[in-house]
Amino acid sequence: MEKITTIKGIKDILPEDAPTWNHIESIARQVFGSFCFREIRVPIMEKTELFKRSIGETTDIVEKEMYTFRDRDDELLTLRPEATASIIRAYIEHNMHSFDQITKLYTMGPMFRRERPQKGRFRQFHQIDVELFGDEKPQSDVEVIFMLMHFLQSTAIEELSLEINSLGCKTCRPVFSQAVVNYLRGSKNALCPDCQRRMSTNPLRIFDCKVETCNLIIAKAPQILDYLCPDCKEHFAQVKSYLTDLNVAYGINPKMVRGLDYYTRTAFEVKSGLLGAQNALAGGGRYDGLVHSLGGPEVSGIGFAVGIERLFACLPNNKKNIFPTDLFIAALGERAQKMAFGLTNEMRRAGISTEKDYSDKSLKSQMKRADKLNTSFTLIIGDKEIDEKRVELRNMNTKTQQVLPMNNLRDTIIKIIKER
RNA sequence: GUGGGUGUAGCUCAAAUGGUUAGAGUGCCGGGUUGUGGCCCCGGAGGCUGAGGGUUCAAGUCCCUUCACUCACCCCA
Repeated sequence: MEKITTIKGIKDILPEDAPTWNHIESIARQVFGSFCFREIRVPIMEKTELFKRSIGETTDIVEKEMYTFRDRDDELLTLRPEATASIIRAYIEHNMHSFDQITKLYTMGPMFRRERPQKGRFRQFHQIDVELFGDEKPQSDVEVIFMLMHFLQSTAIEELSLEINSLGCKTCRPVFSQAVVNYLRGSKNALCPDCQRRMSTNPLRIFDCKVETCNLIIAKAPQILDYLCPDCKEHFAQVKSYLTDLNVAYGINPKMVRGLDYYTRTAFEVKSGLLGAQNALAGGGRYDGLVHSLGGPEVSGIGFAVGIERLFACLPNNKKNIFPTDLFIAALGERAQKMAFGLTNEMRRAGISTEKDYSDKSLKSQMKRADKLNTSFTLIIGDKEIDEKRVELRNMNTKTQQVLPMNNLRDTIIKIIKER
């Protein structure tokens, strides 16, 4: 029979890794909670229209990376490629702005993009996503960035670098964009084919092209930071100032342009040298017109997403987790098996993690298995012990054994294990 | 969608110029101890060499096709 495998670019999270995932997620909940963000759980499927309107019709994500299908009633549905759109939809749908001017939300879960997989990039991947609505002050940019850095540091990852930029707003960005196109027009033929195409689709993308000749040309191009309008310039200056006040180290990357259409003003990325080509493990920015354009009130927003797989890859010792087991019950003989089966399940009901072997193997085999399961104690029950109304409890770490009376055995063992 | 790399045991990898029955380590199972784990020793199971075709007396090895994985481009977390 041919084996059925996972879909390309989609991976299992194995038992040895699941505890680390849980750990990352619980740190996120704890950190975000202390910044007064609240968890929301949104569906992984939405109407296709939502993503088209938020992310942008002409972005790569919408044009060629979405998992879209026609439902039985002909409605077009899409597996979410990111979470921001869903959160905004929920924010609008449930009129959250009417409860408080400021709404702070986070969510986490799988996202889907049909890309060619590579290191740090998958077709199903997981993000932790944070959004803050209703405040356009630079402090909210900094609150979100500070929280992100604090979260990442709390997971003990190292070699982080924060880069920030300002992308301007709807008044100053088009001016800049046009200036870049004007500058490049003369040397268009010297650009790589990709960049020639970008000149009409997304000229700002040329800034992070990796082809050397493009780099030389773009190096002397106008810089967004010189084109910011007075308001954007002031906003960016304050963001930098507050970051410095909070001792958040950052670099300014005037060439950082983010791929989703909706970003305005502050954009930021956290990179790690441990990741390979896909070196951004978190990214985000401000999106001041987006909520309104999705049918909501005129509120600004800012948020970020952390790639959990990428964060996981940066963790210092992501060694395999071996679960400890409290108790293994080794039984020898028919009467002992029967009694051990009952006792095993009684121990489990008392919250003691307990395992036993149902096949009638040698004591040596059962001990080996107990060892492999990283057991603290092994209880040995044979028919002999039943006759003598006493059992032996072995401490696997100290290699010492004690004899326990059969009556009230359950409570005796619980007491010993809890006192350990 | 485009390019490069790699496919041999559960896992990590060997097998000179094509040449007999494809090996090792590790893991797994069992034994050494008739009822005691890790260390040590011994034994065992486990492979259509990714798949299909071709060249040859002979293919894991050479050629073609295809698939999978992987890295990179594009793009993004």
